[in-house]
Amino acid sequence: MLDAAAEVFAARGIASSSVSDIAHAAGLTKGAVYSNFDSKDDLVLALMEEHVLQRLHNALVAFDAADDVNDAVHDLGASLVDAIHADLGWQHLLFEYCGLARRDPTLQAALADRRRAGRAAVARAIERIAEARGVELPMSAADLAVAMLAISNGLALETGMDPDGVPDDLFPRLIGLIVDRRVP
Amino acid sequence: MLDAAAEVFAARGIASSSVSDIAHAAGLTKGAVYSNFDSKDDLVLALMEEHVLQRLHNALVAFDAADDVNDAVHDLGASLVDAIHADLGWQHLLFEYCGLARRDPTLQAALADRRRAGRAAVARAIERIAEARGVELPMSAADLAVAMLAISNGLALETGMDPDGVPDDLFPRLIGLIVDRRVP
DNA sequence: GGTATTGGATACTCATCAGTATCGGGTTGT
DNA sequence: ACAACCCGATACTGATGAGTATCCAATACC
Repeated sequence: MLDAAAEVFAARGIASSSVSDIAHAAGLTKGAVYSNFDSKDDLVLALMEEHVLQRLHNALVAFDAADDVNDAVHDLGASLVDAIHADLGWQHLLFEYCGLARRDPTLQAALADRRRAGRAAVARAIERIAEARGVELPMSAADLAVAMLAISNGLALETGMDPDGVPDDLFPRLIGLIVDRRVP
Repeated sequence: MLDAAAEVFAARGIASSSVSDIAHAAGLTKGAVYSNFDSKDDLVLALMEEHVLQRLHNALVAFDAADDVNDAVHDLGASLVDAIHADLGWQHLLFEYCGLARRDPTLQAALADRRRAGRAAVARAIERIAEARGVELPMSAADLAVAMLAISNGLALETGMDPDGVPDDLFPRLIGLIVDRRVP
């Protein structure tokens, strides 16, 4: 059900997907949706919650699983780039959700909380890498986490506007320039 | 009329603003809108076109007006940061528009064209700065332009999700790290 | 001064969609 | 085996909003 919702939302956007559409995509009807969720908003909330948790979990597991730290860095970069391209639909869902939250203080607060948690997780990962590698960071890990998320989202946005204008390797190159302070 | 539309759209979003709302914000009625525009989509298109041109124009004029190149760099950074904060509503309008374009090939193509033009303008500005200052760029001016736009948009997005999590000076610091290759 | 044109108002139509009320069939528990 | 219950289907309601048809008034033109 949530899977079907994710697909439909990604394809048509949250606002212009009807509850019936989602239900039929799952092979069911509206009644089924309303017997599982209080409202459309509730469905959207549940979906975002699930997807965000899943994503964070995947990223952190993949990160911890890598034996070598350089591998971890490489994998992290690669997985982010993959995410930008493969999961562009989801990324745009997040953008729309962000727009919705702007007009709803409750959503806004909830989103801010989750975002802070996500950023903190990324920041910890960065700190771990830096420590293991003995790299001196050019700014606080927290700010660097914000920067990395902002850059990946910003590139996804640019890719959405003009898919051919954004080179695949721009993200890792930028990260390299920011983090690696040696003169080229 | 377009001013009123911009305000309403920025406040409530494109999708959830009715044509009547916009008309009343301009002190008129729906009839007035439909005698000036073919459809709601047409109105939106006209608005975005106007706003984008205005913005690009302002940026380039401000840039050319600066006598000193360092001032230009400083001003450019400052104006971008200002834009992120003051004009956040407009920024989010762009995000929503980008989402709409994703489902409409015609819009998508038009947006891609305009975006390419905007990026090219930024790239030329960067080249001019670099040349005047004798700075060696760490990547092509075109890629750097994409990166700058992506970072400013990405930070605007993060600011929208959690206004307190994004330091004001993060943008210039990032640009500094990317462009300035001296060891600190 | 009289007629055509245009910008805007009013009052509709029509479609869509969130949400509700109610019914049935299958499952669970006793 | 029977009762309570729950999940999902069907068939509504009510509201909203894009777009249209028509009318009115002011301005422009002859």
